[in-house]
Amino acid sequence: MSTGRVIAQVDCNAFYCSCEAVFEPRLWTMPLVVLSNNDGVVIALNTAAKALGIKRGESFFKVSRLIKTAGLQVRSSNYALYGDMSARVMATLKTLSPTVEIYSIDEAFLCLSAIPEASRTEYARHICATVRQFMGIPLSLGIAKTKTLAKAANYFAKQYPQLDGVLDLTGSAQQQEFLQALPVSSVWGIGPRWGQVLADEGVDNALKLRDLSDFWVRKRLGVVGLRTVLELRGMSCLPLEQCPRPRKSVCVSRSFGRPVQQLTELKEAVATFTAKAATKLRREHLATGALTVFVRSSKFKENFFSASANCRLLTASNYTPTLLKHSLALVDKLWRKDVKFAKAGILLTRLTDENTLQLNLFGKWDLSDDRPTKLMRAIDKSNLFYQQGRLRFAAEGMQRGWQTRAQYRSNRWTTCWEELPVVRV
DNA sequence: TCTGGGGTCCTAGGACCC
DNA sequence: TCTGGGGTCCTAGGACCC
Repeated sequence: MSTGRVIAQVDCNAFYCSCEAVFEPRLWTMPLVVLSNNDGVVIALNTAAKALGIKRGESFFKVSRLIKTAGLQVRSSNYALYGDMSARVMATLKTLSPTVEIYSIDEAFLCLSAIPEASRTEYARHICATVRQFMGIPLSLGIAKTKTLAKAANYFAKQYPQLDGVLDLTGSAQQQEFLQALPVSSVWGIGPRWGQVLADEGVDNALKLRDLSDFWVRKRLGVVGLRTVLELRGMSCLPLEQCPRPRKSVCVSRSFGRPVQQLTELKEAVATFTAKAATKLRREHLATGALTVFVRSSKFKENFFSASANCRLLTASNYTPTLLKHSLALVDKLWRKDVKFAKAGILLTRLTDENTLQLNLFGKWDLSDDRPTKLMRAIDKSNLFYQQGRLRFAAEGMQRGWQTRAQYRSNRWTTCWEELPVVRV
């Protein structure tokens, strides 16, 4: 189990906010929040915004008054920008460590086993400084023998300015004190639900969690919880994964900018999500074998309605027209004329490699016909060059009054020709 | 007026098989 | 009187992550 490895967990500080500030430097010193899709809730906030008492997950309409009263800056989420910045940060990290596991858009685990202990902190600071210099993005870095402990170290690296963004917990004499200071619900793997279960048991910090009996943990928190506890004890249960595991599902869903009460509109929306999901499949050379469409009304209104319908494909596919045919048929099944739809989405499962399709005995095949593949390739190429969605299927609609709100979106500074930064006019 | 989206893994329970 | 046991596969729901 234990590999004797030294693991560093890197994450970008307030990543979405930092991405915005790189291209608009005045934002570094102003309170800034980035909103979720549909400008619904706060999903990222910088230190100055935290100082105003704003919390992650808070509804935007509850904090919007701060725009006027406290100079709060607001941006709609701009995933084209964040995704591209993330790719650049990860590429840089890969030049600084032989093993990099990209964990999320703003986090990675690195292997630092080869760095002598004495110079480890210095090297970690070099990593932070390099990314800061190349991308303008500030990082913090926690080092330990397991992923869970590295996450804990990073918690403090962020917390205490005197650490300068780096904490090495490996063999630290103060490991106990740090774990004692770490609230149990801030332990990686302990969410709100288990946090409450533990609190009820009087377990309020990571040290107490670490010292619980295996039996109790296994019974109440399952094998997942037990892994977390073992990791806190320094036993590595979650290895560094160098190759990303194959994806098992693709989901595209959105809340609507306003309630949808027309079947044609709901179909346009689901067609748009389907086309987007199909593009994603093709980009990763996957095909889907099953398709679920789900719809719901607002969670916050009376007569909450939620439903889903699914179907299996005879043969897996990533051809947009085929997927559209199925998803639109499912919308017909789910349609209710008395419901104000607030959100819809599509989930693709049973994914397989597009090059190793299992054909069906009862299907009709003309394997020599490569026109569908060529058509999709041409559309994808064009959309990649110009802009996603510029070339689309008629089913996706023209007016699209249901579209998600994004009132405060910044430019796609790095991925869109029309929106590149202008240095001099 | 307004309340996110995209993932993973585990578990329990039912259907089905021999 | 007495009604098995072990296994797999699938799905839905619940927990977690960012």
